[in-house]
Amino acid sequence: MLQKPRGTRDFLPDEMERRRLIEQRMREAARRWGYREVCTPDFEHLELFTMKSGEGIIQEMYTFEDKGGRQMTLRPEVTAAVLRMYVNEGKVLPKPIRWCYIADCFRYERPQKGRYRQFWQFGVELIGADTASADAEVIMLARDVIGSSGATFDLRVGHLAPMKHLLSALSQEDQRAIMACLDKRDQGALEASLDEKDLGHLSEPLAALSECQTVAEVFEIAGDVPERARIEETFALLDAQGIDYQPDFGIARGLDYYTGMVFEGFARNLGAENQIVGGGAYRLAHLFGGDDVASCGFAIGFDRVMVSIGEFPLDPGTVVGVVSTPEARERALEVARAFRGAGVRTEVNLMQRGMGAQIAHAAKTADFAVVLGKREVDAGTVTLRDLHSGEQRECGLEEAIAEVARYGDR
RNA sequence: GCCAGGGUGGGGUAGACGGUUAUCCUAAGGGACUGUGGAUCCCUCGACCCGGGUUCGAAUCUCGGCCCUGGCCCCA
Repeated sequence: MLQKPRGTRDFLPDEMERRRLIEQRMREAARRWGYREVCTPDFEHLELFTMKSGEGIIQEMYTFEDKGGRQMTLRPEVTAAVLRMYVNEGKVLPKPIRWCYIADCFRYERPQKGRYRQFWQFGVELIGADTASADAEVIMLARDVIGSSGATFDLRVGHLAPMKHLLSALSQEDQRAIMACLDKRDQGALEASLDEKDLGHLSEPLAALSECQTVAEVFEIAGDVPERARIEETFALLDAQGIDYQPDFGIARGLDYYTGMVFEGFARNLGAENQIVGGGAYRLAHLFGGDDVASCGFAIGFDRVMVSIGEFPLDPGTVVGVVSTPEARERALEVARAFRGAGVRTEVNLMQRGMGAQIAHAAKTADFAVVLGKREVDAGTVTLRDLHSGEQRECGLEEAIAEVARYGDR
């Protein structure tokens, strides 16, 4: 038997309906903030992602050579593509640009709980607004979007400047190594790395920075960094709106392109892979030949949100099953068309079943049976049977449709 | 790439000291029932993940692979 590729999933109708419902709620949440949906190609030039994240990620991607000999890859994330799109065709749009997307991404990694080789991300990019208000908007929007799904999570907000300030005397390479340890919260590796570079004196302030409970404490440790006003303003905006978050200046995100504010969100009921959102302020457009525009965004792990909220009941809507004798088959199609025209989900019999078997089947899958036989065809009527109560009556088609519609409004 | 535990009809399972035709539930299709219900009864369909080895004989023992679950690494 042929199996689906490792780390991929099939979605049956029930699950697909749940996913579409949650997607729609997320889109709607973003729309209310003015974020409009965009779509980029499923595959891109490999270069787009190596320019952003380095050559090392090639082994984690689904890369291939196309028939023209071009090095291509299935997208491992969406931000780079959206910024490429901005450079290609978004430059002249009025700023700020507010875009959102939901897209599947591909990474060649070992699957585990909440991690698949094909997975979906819902994200936003806010381009061209380099302000505390922009930082705060993106964080509040992330809350709104995830909240719309019903998932709960812990939000942590930080800023890279204080940490970078502490590490300012170090080379880029050393900074990167230290921040990698901080990102992993690996105290042992951090100490070893600092000792090795004869930077033991940084151990205590770096640890203290990660422990800060308030923004004020941050500057006692890191000093009066130039970004101080911006940071204070961002956090003040969040506080004023009553946003529930934890300051965390130990977030390093291990990323080269984040420039300022960074944030992460974690679900409590997932396994080892419990981060459901990550984002921050960054600059990428200049890498792709555009202006050095400030941007801010986030990406939500849609599949993790779905795992986190679990199964929930669906409303299938009212279903009508049309039951007919062979001589009423054509009338059955007319009647079904009329119900569908009124917006009702209507299924006709396709099997060679007797009336009893048809009704038995309808009783399992529908709310109403519309029974059509010689009698109804001759009289120009339908028999409408309520499959929940067992009551039935013969009436005109329009009357039957009206009753079914009323049931849907109950 | 690494570690642990798994893999028996569509779903859930029994069988494991190697030995008849692999158990049961459920779902699905048909019939009893050619104008009316989910019940009942009957019938049908349908599985030992793949490949090598040991053996007279393997679902069972063994080796390798694939896949699943969780964890490590990684996480743009």
